[in-house]
Amino acid sequence: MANKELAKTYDPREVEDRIYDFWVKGNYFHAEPNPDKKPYTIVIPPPNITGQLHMGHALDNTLQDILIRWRRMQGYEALWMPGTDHASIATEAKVVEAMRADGVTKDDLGRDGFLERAWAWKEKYGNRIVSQLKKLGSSCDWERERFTMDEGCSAAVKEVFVRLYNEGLIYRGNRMVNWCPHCKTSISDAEVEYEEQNGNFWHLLYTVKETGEQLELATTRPETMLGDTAVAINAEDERYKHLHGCHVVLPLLNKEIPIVCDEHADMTKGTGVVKITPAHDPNDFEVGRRHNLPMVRVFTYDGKMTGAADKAEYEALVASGKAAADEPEVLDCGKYAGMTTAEARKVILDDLVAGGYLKEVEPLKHDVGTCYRCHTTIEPMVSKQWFVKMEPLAGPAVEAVEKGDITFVPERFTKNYLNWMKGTRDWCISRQLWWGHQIPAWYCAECGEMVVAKEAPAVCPKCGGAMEQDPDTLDTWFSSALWPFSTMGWPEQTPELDYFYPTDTLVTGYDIIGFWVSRMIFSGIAYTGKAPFKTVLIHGLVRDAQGRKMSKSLGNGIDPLEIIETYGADALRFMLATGNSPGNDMRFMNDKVEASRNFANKLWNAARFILMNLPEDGVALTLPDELTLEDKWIVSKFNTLTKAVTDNLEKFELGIAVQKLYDFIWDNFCDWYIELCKSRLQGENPAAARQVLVYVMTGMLKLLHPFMPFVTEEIWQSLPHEGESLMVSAWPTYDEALAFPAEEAEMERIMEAIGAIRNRRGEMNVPPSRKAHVYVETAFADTFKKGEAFLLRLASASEVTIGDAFDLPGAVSIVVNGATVKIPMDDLVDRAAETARLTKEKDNVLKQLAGVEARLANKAFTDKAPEQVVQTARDQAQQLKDKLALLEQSLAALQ
RNA sequence: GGAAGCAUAGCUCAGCUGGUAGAGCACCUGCCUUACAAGCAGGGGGUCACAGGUUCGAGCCCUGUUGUUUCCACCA
Repeated sequence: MANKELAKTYDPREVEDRIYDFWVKGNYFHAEPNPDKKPYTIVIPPPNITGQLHMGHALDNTLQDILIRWRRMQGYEALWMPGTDHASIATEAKVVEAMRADGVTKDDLGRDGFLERAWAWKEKYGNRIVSQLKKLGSSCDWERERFTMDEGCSAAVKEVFVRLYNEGLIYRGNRMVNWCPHCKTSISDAEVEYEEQNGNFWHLLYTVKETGEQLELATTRPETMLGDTAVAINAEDERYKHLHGCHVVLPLLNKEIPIVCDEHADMTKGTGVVKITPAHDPNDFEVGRRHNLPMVRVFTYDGKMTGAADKAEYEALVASGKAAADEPEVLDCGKYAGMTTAEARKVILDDLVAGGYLKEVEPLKHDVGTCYRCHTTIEPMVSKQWFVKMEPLAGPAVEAVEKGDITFVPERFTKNYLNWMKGTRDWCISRQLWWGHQIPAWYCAECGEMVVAKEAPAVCPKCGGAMEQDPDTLDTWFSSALWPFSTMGWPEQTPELDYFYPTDTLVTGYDIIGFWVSRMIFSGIAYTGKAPFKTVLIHGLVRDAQGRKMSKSLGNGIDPLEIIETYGADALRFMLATGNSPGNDMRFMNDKVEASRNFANKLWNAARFILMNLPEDGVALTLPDELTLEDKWIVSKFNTLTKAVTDNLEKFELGIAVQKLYDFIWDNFCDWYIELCKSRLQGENPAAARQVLVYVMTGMLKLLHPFMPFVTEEIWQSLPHEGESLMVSAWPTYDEALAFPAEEAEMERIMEAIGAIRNRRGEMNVPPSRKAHVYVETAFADTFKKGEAFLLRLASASEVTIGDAFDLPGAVSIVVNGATVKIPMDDLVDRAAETARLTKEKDNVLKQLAGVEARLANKAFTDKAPEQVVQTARDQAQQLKDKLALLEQSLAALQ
């Protein structure tokens, strides 16, 4: 193939889309069950269709793409299953917001009309995020793209719901839930976020009917008092023993309610008396159940005080006989009816003051639960909802992680997971939303009979009446929980499910371990019998340069697409992978992206250099038969690198792997090997050097490809190569035959000498143009003979003479391990300065030597430390002594 | 209240199973040395938060302290 000219500077904008199309056309992302290969599977954490790609996605998907590309090159049948999430509550909120701009409400459109709009939204924004993932270079199998509400995923949802219902693990009932008055839906415990707010403790006085005394109790939510159905005291509390079996009169309503004894009342807190509002407080709900207290609901579902109409509705339900046994009563709040809870609080407080029932107001900072979507204060409410019974499901999910079927990386997140799983309460899965999977339960309008089934029943099986489907939808995480297998076709036993499931690695942030990871684990085990993945790779958050969370409200978000536009996707990916260790947050800084961009350019120019040195008729893609010292050095180094990088990837140490690649490519290959090659390339026999350059470059491109797919592919295509695409070429492996430790050491001896000469020249401010005769006194004459050309070229030598001893009074002496380099530069040498510098160096050596000798003199050290460590110390001591002797000679010569 | 992370060069961070500290950026000096100024060569700069302990040896392991971030729980 003809060599292509490369531009002087790498321009990602010219390359990336073209290369991506090339991959897609080549069908390289596609995976099929293949008995000849081992599978490697990642399912994408499906991005919500509400938004666009943010830095968190960029990190998450970069890590996944690195793993999938690496495994693909290793010869695995690598499937990266892509898709998007319908994100019920978030999307519904967005669609409603968009409708408001058009002056339309949900009620105007009705369910069908609304869903039409929602699906249109999905088309538009679902496609957008997919195109953004492509910009990043994600090698997803787009033929398999899924959506949590597509037919297959929906079938899986119904299957699970019906199965769990039949097993008694899904139930419906009036329970305490977190109610968002703004979203007008229940949300799960996991979806509540606590925020610190300034509030008050209001100390109220309730009069005891039997004794007339006043009981003091405190509340942060006085408006709930209308729903009080008891006050509780602790049975052991000496202060109130005489009140057992008595009653209090509820202020404002003048209603008599009992005093009950319950462990919930803590004698050590406040006055030890607690008002009990079973319909509006999770703890009180439990107290109510223990004491069979009536539940009185005083809030409507849109956050107002209940009134006559609400009460009538409740009474009608009771009259129809369809009310559940645990249906809460509804109070007509009279003068407070229709007020928002906040308004009612003020008026009720005024009335309590007027009645003399408010003893004290105590300011208080406390955490208030808010909705994770809209941050409206959550009202705990008794409401009829669907729940998943967690206890039987959690057990096996805990066990799977405890016995190591699933490992978390880093390991510390295991504890995080186990805490969540062990402490979890029943999962409220019904949402009063339209966008989502509608609950597959139908109710008879006539007799109230309920049918749970995958298909709608024609008529009521009991009375033949018409059936109506439950209007509610499922928590969006209910379908996400099934993602690893619903995307593979479950509940059908598809070849994909058989081959690719369980998946291998799940890559996600620590922020959704509870929401998502844990639910996938118990779901996978419960429905497929297998843990859904083997390893969970946890990453942290991408923060802004000041370390703050990127958020819309702060306006400090950085758009990955802009970064890609400016610096290229490779630079962004490289930056995200570098210096990022699992589980830790990282800061986004332009400096870092710039450094990554520069690295891509460095590689690009190394390739340009090779290309301009290749002959028209190409080059053999193998190593030459005869390798020179520097060839063996770079080949051996590369061989070691291959092993190191592979090992790091196996251990999910992507940041370390990429750092090693950077160092090798920049330092070893560009700064040294290319420079070492130049003489040969310009000499008479450049063929071998060309072959080694191409060989090592090709290997580097392969190792770097998972991290920087675009630039590596583009370069690879320009260089002589075999095969269609770098991305499907074979991952390099360590080769024992290419390990040359002796030559590595030899080469490094020469490099050390070159470095020392440069150092000395630099400190004496000698310009490179001023060449000097270099004399090398050494016992390693053979080595330095091989290095002559390098000294000439890289150490500004005009001539090199190697021997045992040179009498060169006044020459600059440079001492390295195994050699003394002497440079007669009399006119340039400041003797005093030179003496000072040599003395300083001598002191330094003496100090080091003292340290090593102290260690060696320590019998405990020589006895107990491993032989290898002791030997290293001895060698070091010897080297230092040699060096010291040479330094002393040099100093003497200067006198 | 419970748990976890972080604290290393001026800044941002690496540092794998304990063997005597690294990178990028910034800074200083000298270079347009024919791949690359988005570059090359060289340099300065760190009691690894503090105090104990284990060990021949601690940035790394253990205990405590301080600062900081986060998660979970609770808050009548």
